[in-house]
Amino acid sequence: MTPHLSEEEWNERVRAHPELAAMPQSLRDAATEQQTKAGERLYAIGDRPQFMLFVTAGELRLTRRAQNGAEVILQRSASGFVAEASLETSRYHCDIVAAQSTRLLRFPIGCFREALREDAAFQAAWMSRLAQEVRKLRAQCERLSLHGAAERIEHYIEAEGQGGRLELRQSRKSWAAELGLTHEALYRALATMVRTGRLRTEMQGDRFVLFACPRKH
Amino acid sequence: MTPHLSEEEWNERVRAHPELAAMPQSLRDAATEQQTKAGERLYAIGDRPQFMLFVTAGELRLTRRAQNGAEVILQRSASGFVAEASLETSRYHCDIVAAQSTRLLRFPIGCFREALREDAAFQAAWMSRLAQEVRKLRAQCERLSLHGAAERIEHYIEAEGQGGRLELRQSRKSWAAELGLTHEALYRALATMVRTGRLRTEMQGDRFVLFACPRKH
DNA sequence: CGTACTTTTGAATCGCATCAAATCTGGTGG
DNA sequence: CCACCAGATTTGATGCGATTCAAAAGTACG
Repeated sequence: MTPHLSEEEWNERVRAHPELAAMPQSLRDAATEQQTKAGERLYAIGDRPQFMLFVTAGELRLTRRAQNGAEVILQRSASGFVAEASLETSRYHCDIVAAQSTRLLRFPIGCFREALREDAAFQAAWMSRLAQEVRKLRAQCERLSLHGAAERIEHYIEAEGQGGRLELRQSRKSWAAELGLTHEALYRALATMVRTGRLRTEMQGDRFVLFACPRKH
Repeated sequence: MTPHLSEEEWNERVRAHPELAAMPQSLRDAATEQQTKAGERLYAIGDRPQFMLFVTAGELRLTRRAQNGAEVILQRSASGFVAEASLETSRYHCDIVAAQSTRLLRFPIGCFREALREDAAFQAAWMSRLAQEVRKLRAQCERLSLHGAAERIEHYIEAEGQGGRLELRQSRKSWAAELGLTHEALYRALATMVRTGRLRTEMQGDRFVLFACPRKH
């Protein structure tokens, strides 16, 4: 279940995930691949991080539970690293669960730290990655500070979509959790926005697609 | 208003802000110091970042305005770097304003990037800094995902305080904004929590101090 | 002493959470 | 292929809690 990869397999992964191109050879050699089933919890809060995880297919999520039992999603990744900050900590602060059947690469933490020390290009790429995550999280905080479901929806489309168009890569139900809303509130807000012309929606294949309709300031 | 610092001034700053100790000499030589008045806006959204900013006294904030005009605070720093991600971007995504009269060090971005390339220790320290910011922002997202003012307050005390004790380093009004609440809602929630024994409060000097009272699960 | 700001309380309103239930969907196994 | 099931989507009714608007009292500062 966790074999090392052949040269050819690596080339395949790199084609699909260009971020891997900056990976030094030492790390490639140390990497193993893992396949998980939907719903599986890979690591729990308090576990000692042993690997840096890179999603190549499916989706991993960082989650925590509020005391009322509701699940909070702190990060979703369908392609790329998850739990970047675990490089620096001795324990996970979140659970790591597979939202779907997921394939991922695992890089031993020690090798990862060493590669960062040794390889300047890799280091630069990693810093960019962290900075990008910081920007993304700031946007998420800004969104959650908005009152009103419609405002959060529009903010999300602007931040995560392109030119007012957003292909939703998850169920509306789990999107609701990401927006800090109940799923009922989200469904109703979407319906209202469509009815009042603030939004257009469409199914493209099995993807739900949203178009923001520009409003006068 | 922006003189270079003497050896002695540097030693003073480093004593008060140990994070500066990891700073290579080249950056120290390139740094200038700036003093701003309360309320002053140093940079606006869209400006081209020219310096990395390090607060040594007072407080800087990263802010944005929601379309309803409400101010959203994305980062507060009374000691240390602000707007870390501006190292990677060609434009500011937030305004940078002084919450109080503030003193800060300014490091030219070009020198900063070069120092990261050249100095491994500095680079490691910077990556830790970014990872720490990621964790902090995730905590903030988790907090904002909570419904209920009391839950956010308790979460904040647990995350930012020590052993259930929190010294508030800002007015309750601006704390309310950080919690994603109106100031009225915060005042009322605090009053209710004190009345029902979930919280104890106290003024120590001019600092508002909070004590969470442990509840059974 | 006056001015600006924070803290505090009050009343009315509105939006979201909550609980409930029906419909629709995709996927599984018989 | 169809019956069935789990989960997502959708609609409804109700209540609570936060927002909003308003105003008074307290506090810091020049």
